[in-house]
Amino acid sequence: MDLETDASNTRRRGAELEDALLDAAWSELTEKGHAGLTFDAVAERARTSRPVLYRRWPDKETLVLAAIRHHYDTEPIDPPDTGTLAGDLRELLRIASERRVEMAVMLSAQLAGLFSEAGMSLAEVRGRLIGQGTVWNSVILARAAARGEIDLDVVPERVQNLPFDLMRHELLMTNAKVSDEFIDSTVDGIFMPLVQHYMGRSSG
Amino acid sequence: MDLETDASNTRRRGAELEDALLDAAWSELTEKGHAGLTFDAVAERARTSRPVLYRRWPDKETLVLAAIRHHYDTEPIDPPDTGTLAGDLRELLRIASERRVEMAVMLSAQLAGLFSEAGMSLAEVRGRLIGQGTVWNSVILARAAARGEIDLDVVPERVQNLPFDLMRHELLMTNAKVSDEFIDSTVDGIFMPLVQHYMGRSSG
DNA sequence: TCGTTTAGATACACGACTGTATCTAAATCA
DNA sequence: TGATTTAGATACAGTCGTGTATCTAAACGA
Repeated sequence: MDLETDASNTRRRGAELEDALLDAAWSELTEKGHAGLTFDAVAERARTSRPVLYRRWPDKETLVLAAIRHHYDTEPIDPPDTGTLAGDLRELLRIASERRVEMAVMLSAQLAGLFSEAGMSLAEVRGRLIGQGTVWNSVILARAAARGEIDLDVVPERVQNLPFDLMRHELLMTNAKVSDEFIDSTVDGIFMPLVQHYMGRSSG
Repeated sequence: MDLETDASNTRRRGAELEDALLDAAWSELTEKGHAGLTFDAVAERARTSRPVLYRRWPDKETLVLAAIRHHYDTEPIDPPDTGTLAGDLRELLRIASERRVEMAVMLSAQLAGLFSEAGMSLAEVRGRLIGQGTVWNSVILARAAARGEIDLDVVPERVQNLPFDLMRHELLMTNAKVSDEFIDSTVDGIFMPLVQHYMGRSSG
């Protein structure tokens, strides 16, 4: 319905066109899901025709992967820096909540067999797409470690990832923005007590 | 390919036929996912024809919902009773891991818009289908409370559900059976420490 | 045993999407 | 400015699934 940006009537080419195509594909993905995405709809949304798409991506799978990659390149997430681990966590969880559609997109692609055909699990895809060494939560954890709030050698990795795992789970289950109570109880009621437990309760 | 049970050549009717149809639908769901399920394939798998299906379920949505419901009715889960909370938890997580396909089915249905069209989140559907008051984990928690291992008024609900939330998350992310290490670290490294924390460390 | 129900086979019209071919005209570059 | 590239429009054949109609014979009930 609402066509993408650029209402000019000049003919687009190269990178400009490709961006518009991938943006349109991403929008279709978030709105219709992987199963509901068609070359037809993407072309129409980008105000062009199917051949233009087929010249670049031979099938749905490559198009979807390109669209996901393009989205993450275009809209990077930068980790917050509030001064405390708990504060950073709360903020990061809030950001994740805002961008929850992305999770749904990945998941629907996963369940549609897109990744499993390539023998990849969602976790692996996530690692491939997002975590090129620099994952957001590792940034805020490293800062907290530098401040002496947490010892990353003592607190198990499972615990370090816990807030994000729980957030991801919540997003998948509720399909909606998470509440502040959820974020608070995750940080203050689950994560921090565990950190204290592993840090020997000395910092409390 | 492999047709369902009952290789007789008599013509099925009533409940017997309906069971076969829903079984076939469930199998298709687990193998092809919601998006990949067709009346055609279900009919063939049940060794019958499409009209037989259409006479009962007008569209894919009702068929899928009926198949899910039927599956849970036919294959109930009974909570383990090992004598300790940690033992029960480990066992229940193991069972959940075995039956992980069900989670994928629900999720793919969710993301295909089946439930969201009805305005329901996965959590609500899960509650509707599974938890008619008697949820498995509440059973083992209640037993543990009776033994004095845990005080359900003191340990927050979020924490009580934590092992299952984490298991569900793990299943969705990895698409595979979880490892024993995962189960152990969930129970011994996360859940039990939190229980101790909320129980005031008095039971340690 | 006869009548009613209904399973199962087959056929058909229809729609949505795919993937390619063909043509035009706009953008770009030498 | 003229040649080359390529966007965008259109058309078409082919596939797959839907939903319904029609017919037959099997199962069942009185």
